[in-house]
Amino acid sequence: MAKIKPSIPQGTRDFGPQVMRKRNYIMQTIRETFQVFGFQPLETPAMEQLDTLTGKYGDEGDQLMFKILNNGETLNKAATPIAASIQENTPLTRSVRLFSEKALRYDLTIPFARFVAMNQNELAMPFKRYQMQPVWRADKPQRGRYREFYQCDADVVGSNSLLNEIELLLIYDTVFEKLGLHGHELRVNNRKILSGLAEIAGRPDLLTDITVAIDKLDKIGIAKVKEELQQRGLGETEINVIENFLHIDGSNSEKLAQLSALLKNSPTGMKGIEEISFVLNAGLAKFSSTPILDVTLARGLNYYTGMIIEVKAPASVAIGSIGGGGRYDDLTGLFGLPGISGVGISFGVDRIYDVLEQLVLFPEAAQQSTKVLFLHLGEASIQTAFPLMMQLRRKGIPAELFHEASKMDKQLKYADKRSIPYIVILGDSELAENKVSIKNLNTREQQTVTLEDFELFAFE
RNA sequence: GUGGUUGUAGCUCAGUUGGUUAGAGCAUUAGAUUGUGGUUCUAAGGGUCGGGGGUUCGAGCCCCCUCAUCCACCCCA
Repeated sequence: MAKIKPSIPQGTRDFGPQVMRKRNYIMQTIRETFQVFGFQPLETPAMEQLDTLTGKYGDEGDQLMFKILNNGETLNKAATPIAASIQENTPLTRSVRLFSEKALRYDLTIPFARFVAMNQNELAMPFKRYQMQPVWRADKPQRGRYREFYQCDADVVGSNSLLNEIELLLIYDTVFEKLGLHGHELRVNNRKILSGLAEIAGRPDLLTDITVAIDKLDKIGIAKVKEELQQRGLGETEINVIENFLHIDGSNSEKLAQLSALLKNSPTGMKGIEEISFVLNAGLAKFSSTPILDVTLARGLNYYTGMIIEVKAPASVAIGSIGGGGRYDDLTGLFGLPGISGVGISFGVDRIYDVLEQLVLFPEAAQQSTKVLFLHLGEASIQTAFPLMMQLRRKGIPAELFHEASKMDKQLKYADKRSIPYIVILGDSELAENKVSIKNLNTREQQTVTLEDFELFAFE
């Protein structure tokens, strides 16, 4: 067999043991939190029918979708009409379908909507689910951007209650509290406020252009935003209205008062203000990091219709957004189940990883694997060692036995390399006395104890 | 999709205006060491110099094509 240079596809990653342990720590923290908030687990297949996904993410989304090549007979059958159309020089409509009928999932939201539509009669509404799985995009990879990455989503469908918004904000607050993160910001806004702004400015038709432009405010500054608005077709007086809006500042209640004055003639805008002030002022729970009203928060996804949320990493790490979400109406309408409103959030695991790494917030426990290594010092030694090792494992202490009777030097080097803190030595002298030697490799202290004391020994 | 960067040992990288048999560190394996590691020393293995073509007496180095990679933009998570 020819030797090939091993490699992995562009934009994909291996996660080695040390990285996986830290990733698991993040994912477990998120999962536990989802569960205590009453969310239920869901997994959907890596691939979906092509029809389920196409047209849901815009033209660009269709381009970035990984399509799966049909196999065997199906592909062979496709060859005939393709050959015919080439010969007759006629365009082959829906040619993609002949090659591919499936695609890798592009996000978790559409498969979730599909699942809800398929199982509408069995599900207890409102349906609260969480889902943590990889998604794939045929994007050109670059820093912090991959072709395969994980999304961790929690959504509630079938309820218009704003209590859901509050609960989701509390999930963020709880997770980041548990991860020991401080200095992050929970920013909220409401799409209806932005709609109201477009109305007041006299350009409800350009809502998307307006949101795209003001979303860039903290990146490019007010002058450039105005420039962009002009390029997108807004007049001077219209831009002035938006500029006034962008200058809204102060505490949450001050901002709400200014908004009310500005948007008083827009029923949609006033509805948005009402919603957001309920969410911010309900006073049902204490936040360790109080949500901040940010009227310039827009978020690109234009299916949002109510509250929008974004979590910003602490300013000290310059990583930006580590999560986001919002409310969307009629998500399942495309699958024949209209009138179902949903609200959801998403955690950016890769970025949270980078934040915790930079701030050195991973606990020691998330980084350790095996705690105790039993040295292999010959047949007689392992006869005693093996049951003792199993005893530790039953107590939940990760333990292993060296695989062969190598030189002690080599076994110790293995322990060192694996960062195993304790070794257990059962050599001829220990066996003769019915004792066990335990060495702490960090402190280099060694003690010899009886079998009874070994049972009580705390490996910490 | 647009622009740029870099491809030399398992990894990180040297390699002069083109000149004999392409180097170093780390890692691996073995030994110095018959029950105590992280240090040190010695030795060994490991390369189609990303691939193809061209210029030349001669190419890791120059030219063309191609593939991969990373970075920035667009967009997004």
